[in-house]
Amino acid sequence: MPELPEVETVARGLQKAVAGRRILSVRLGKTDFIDDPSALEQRLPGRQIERVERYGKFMLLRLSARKNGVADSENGDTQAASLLVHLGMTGMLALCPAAQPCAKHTHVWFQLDDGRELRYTDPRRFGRMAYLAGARLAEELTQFGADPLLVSEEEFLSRIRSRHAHVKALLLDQSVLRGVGNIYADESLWRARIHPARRGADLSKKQTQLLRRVLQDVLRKAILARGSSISDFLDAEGEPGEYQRRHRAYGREGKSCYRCGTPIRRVIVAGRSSHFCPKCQRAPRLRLTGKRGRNG
DNA sequence: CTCGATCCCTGGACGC
DNA sequence: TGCGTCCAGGGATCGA
Repeated sequence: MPELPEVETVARGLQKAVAGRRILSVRLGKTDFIDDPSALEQRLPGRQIERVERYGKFMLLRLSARKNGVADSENGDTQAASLLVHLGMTGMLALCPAAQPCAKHTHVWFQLDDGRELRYTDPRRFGRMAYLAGARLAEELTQFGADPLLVSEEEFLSRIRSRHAHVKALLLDQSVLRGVGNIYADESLWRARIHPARRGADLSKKQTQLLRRVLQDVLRKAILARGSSISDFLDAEGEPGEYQRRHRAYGREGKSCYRCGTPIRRVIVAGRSSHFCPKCQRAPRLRLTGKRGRNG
């Protein structure tokens, strides 16, 4: 499941492999995950992929202005434009020779000027693809929160401690931090010894500072390991990541906590499976609700 | 505004 | 063997 480290890994691989290549044509299969399919077919051919960047869980293929064909300023042909790609749960963007047989669930083919094809494959189609230019691109990007690797301590503290939502929900909220998903949320909470159902506003300053440090450390180490391959994540070269071997909480329900040996538990928080050590990560005190709770 | 619930989608695991 | 059921989860949407 591609989160920040996995998307970073794919983006770096594509930057090496396709930066400078020109898109000759686009072929589409199923298009229900594409914002405006005809924009891809009409606006991409003739453009060069100048570079590939990560933005949260998105990949941004930065495109040159159009060199051939009639420029159309209203559609961004003469200004900075990008193809946004979100891999969702099962998306994969990889380069292959044009003659190579297509994998199942391939939905987009980009023919490049060196005879290769960039193909998008996504069985569940939870991904997203959009061609955006100019102000619409800028507008799209501003709705996301801080990059967790770049966020200052001051900003992180204010983004977490001003909120009453569960800290797990805040970590997953892309308008708070862009790029964190379920795996790295659970991994960082385990390392910071914070229960996923704690409220952002109830965390101490020190706990929140620690959370930022371990989150950044986990993400950096996961990038070095080329991401986590749980079920089917493969990078742009078709290689799995290695970070799943270092998971301490995610996917370890019933197994011993690496710190204290207590079995790891799994509960649903913010609608997502949340793995934690019930001894190291103490549950928050029950809130008064007007009804008398069992704990009085 | 804030937050939780629901739904989308398919493959894989599991039970009978 | 084969069928049915459940589950995984990022994010859009809706309602409280």
